Amino acid sequence: MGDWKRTHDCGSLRADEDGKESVLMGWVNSRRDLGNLIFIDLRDRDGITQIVFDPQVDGESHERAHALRNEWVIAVKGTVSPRLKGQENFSMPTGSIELKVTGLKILNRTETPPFQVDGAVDASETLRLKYRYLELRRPQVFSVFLKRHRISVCIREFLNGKGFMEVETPFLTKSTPEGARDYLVPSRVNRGLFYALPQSPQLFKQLLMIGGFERYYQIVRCFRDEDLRADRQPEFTQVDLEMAFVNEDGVMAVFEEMMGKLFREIMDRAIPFPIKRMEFHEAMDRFGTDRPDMRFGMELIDLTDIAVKSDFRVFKDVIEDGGVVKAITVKNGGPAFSRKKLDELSALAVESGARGLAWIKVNEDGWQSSLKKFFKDEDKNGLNEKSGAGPGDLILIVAHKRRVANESLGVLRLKVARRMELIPVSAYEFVWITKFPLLEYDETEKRLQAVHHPFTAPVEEDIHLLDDQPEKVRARAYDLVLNGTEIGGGSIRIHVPAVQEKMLSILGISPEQAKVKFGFLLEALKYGAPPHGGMALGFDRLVAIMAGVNSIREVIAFPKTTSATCLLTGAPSGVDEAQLKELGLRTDS
RNA sequence: GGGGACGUAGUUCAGUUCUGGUUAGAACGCCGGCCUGUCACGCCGGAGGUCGCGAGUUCGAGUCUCGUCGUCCCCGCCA
Repeated sequence: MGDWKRTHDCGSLRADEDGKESVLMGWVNSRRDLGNLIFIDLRDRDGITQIVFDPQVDGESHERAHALRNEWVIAVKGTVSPRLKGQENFSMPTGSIELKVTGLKILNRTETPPFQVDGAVDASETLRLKYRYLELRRPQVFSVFLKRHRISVCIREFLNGKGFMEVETPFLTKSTPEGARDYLVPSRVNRGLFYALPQSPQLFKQLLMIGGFERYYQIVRCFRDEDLRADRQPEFTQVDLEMAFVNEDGVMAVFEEMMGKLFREIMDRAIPFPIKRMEFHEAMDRFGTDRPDMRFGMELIDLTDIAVKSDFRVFKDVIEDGGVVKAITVKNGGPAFSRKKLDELSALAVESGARGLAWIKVNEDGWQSSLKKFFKDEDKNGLNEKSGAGPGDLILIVAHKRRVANESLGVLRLKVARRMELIPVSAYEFVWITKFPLLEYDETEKRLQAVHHPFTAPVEEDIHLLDDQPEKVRARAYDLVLNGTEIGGGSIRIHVPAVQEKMLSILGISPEQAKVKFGFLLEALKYGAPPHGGMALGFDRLVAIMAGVNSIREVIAFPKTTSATCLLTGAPSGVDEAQLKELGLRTDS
């Protein structure tokens, strides 16, 4: 670079800077070598400026510019000039000017890149991840990370303004038995013992409340050793917060206001306030899921009272067993679903627990359906009416226990909506889901498990059910759902030691085990724990939705593959025998 | 742990099934030459292949079979 000093960014020059001396630095985005005239699109993170090498302006630079290639790093000195009339490029912000080069410094050359940074054909994700730094040069990719940054700044500003303070909590911490599989870190100083990387700072933030900090937050990495998905990475970022002396409304109000600010400032959109709330049971009944996508209708309809009047054995048996007959109505779905596509839906229903899928195509002249002969005409009309179905519509019906019928129709509802493109892509629909069950029975482990986590407080009026009907107890937990994605969740915590001990015993954790695993929390609760609660937001998921990308890999600078490897660094990798020995570890492979 | 899709020049793909058979093609990129207003510059020429890897069937395999590795999607799992 010598004594050259960059004076402008590549996206900033405009016609009113005519005649200015300027020094630009960046990467060669593309070149058009016409022989005597050489045009280079110079790119930095701010934008692209066309620079011109003209032998009549500077012969030496022009001569050397023939050698320039894509992705070389250069610095140019020159004069900002308006482009010739008719030669402006109105599709680029700097398209009315160009830089007439009077001096060129080549700062670095490059090997031929494995894929084109500015190319018509895109490379596979495998290659893009291996050379992630090249992909990060792409303006669209950079803009995602700029947006991520702005979102985190916005969140910090908001929480700081509300009296929250950021506190760091340990990464090398204690393994906890509940929840996801832990990433373990061996201790050299304490041979044979392990730290665990935190699945979330849950217990520490509760300790901070007991420590009297009252309002804590942290934008923090969390680690879970579970199988990956498009929206799951082994390490991911949460906006974690906790408040003392609040109830559900207190926590939810903070989050709603924060979401309002985020969408206003980053997306330039107003979101309706307050955000809708729906109890867990209502969500399951109406949408068949605890994270309903509210951008479209097609709600679940209960047809049990009509189905019971039919002669269809399957329906009657299910209803006698206490089950339900439920349906979704697909507007104009008749022509859209061929026999083959209906078979696919049926397979999907079976996969999600149903025993089968019944369907009715409502036509001008009546039903087209295998159920036709089982229903009286008046009941057919009644069913049509209750389903809101008219000619051309399709009714999909599942009969089963309430939970299974709901869940499989929930899956079908999404599938159908996607296939029929019923989901408005630029809509953002928030909903709170509240009062989740506190506990559920785990068939494989043959014991009760906490739905949220073992520190979630039960709804006061349900506490008396804890002993006899624990699965009926509702939790003071809430999830924030955006466009069918759970972007955050939290709860009011247990702050009374006796209740916490009771909870652990219901989970099948003996007092001795509890002392070993959670003793520090149980003890802390004894020393004046304030009522408290909080929430954690899946930051990567939120950014992905706000940036309009499909996978959280797109919003993480150096993400891992679905087999939890890093294609860039090659992690995880073997280590020296000496390192293992020092840690007292042996591997069996 | 289970199911599915994909793997062929540097890159993105075609060729692969029904039907194994001469020298594996295209586009973009790369290299060389020409070109004074380009912006997907244009024109001429050129190089570039362990058909993911391994075994099998066959006179002969990119193509068929089995195994294996990798990437992606889904189920389980993710308090």
